[in-house]
Amino acid sequence: MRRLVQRRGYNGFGLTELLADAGAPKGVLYHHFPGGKVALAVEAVQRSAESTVASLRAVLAEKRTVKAALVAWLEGAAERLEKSGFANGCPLATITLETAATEPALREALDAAFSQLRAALAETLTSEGRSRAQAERLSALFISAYEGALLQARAARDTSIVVSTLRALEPLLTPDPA
Amino acid sequence: MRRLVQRRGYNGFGLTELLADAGAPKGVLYHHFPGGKVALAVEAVQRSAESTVASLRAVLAEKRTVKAALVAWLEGAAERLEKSGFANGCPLATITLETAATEPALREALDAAFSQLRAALAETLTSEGRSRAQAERLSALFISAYEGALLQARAARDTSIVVSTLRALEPLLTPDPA
DNA sequence: GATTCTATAGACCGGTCGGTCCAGCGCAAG
DNA sequence: CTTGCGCTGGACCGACCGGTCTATAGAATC
Repeated sequence: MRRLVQRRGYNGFGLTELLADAGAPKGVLYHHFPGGKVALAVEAVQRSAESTVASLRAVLAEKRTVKAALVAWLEGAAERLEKSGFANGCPLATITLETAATEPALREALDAAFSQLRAALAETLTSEGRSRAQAERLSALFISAYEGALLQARAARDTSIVVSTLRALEPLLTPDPA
Repeated sequence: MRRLVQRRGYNGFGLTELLADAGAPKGVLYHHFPGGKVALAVEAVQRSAESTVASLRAVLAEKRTVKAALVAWLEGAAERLEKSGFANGCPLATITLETAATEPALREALDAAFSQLRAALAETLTSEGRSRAQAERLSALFISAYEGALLQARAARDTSIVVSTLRALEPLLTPDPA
């Protein structure tokens, strides 16, 4: 599921293909997910959000500074993208753009996902001494830059745009300035 | 075409619906676009890129500082998004995430589109006294932030994330600092 | 062992997909 | 007026879409 969405988007694959991959027949899916494809995607979004938040928290805990952590996190994402031949993008971003206007349940799950991501980052930023307002603004910027940079990298089949984005962002990530 | 992609993505609508909207039969489409849906989308991407670059250039020419121009540009995009009920997003971003891995011709057109956008911005940034390298980095960041912020705004059905992103970005947009 | 119920398997549904093809309309050349 | 042809209109194609439904396998209860 995750891989299919990453590569081709929510509307880019069919349930038949998904189930064939998983070796499961349709009856199973509609037994566990009476809501069909949308319900399945909601679950996938929640799982994806959890693992993304977890990986962000992990790198924030591992690195000494927020700046080092965020650089490592975004560079890691770019590296994984490149290693997949620029096929495996962020599933949250893709589903958002495809379905935000047509599937309210999915849109809400995506909103929650991005909120969690921003909140996790903002939390650490405040612990580094920033005001809550500043931490929230910077989190918004960083997550925006993260998604936008990876998006452009996919179009270009080149991660240098991610590196450029990160270099421009670095002055804001050092703890002492405004 | 543009509106359909903005709302539902490349895979979210069918040619039958598109042609019904336009009041044209299929024969016409395949006469003018033998490449089918992909060729049609390539053309749409090029048009969209042109008009986006033009709107960026216009606001850069109109405002006294780059900072004022970029704030106005992104806030304008957020306002249009909100006015459409958060339905009309950036078509370039959506098509990129859906098709970058599967449609090389489309991916190249999208790469060109983002490159033009970054180049137009970088050009003005150098004319404001920045080095070429700095201008390119800041362009990369701004376009990334632009796409990422609008994406999150669609998920949230709320433009405040765009405002936050912009506030965090402002220190980098004033001409004098590093 | 008989009964009950949940979970699985997959055939099947109408609808829509992107794409093809041909009949014929209408204009331009002679 | 006739001919030729570029363009248009839309029926039609096989494939696949998301979703439904029935038969039954298998575990749990008594």
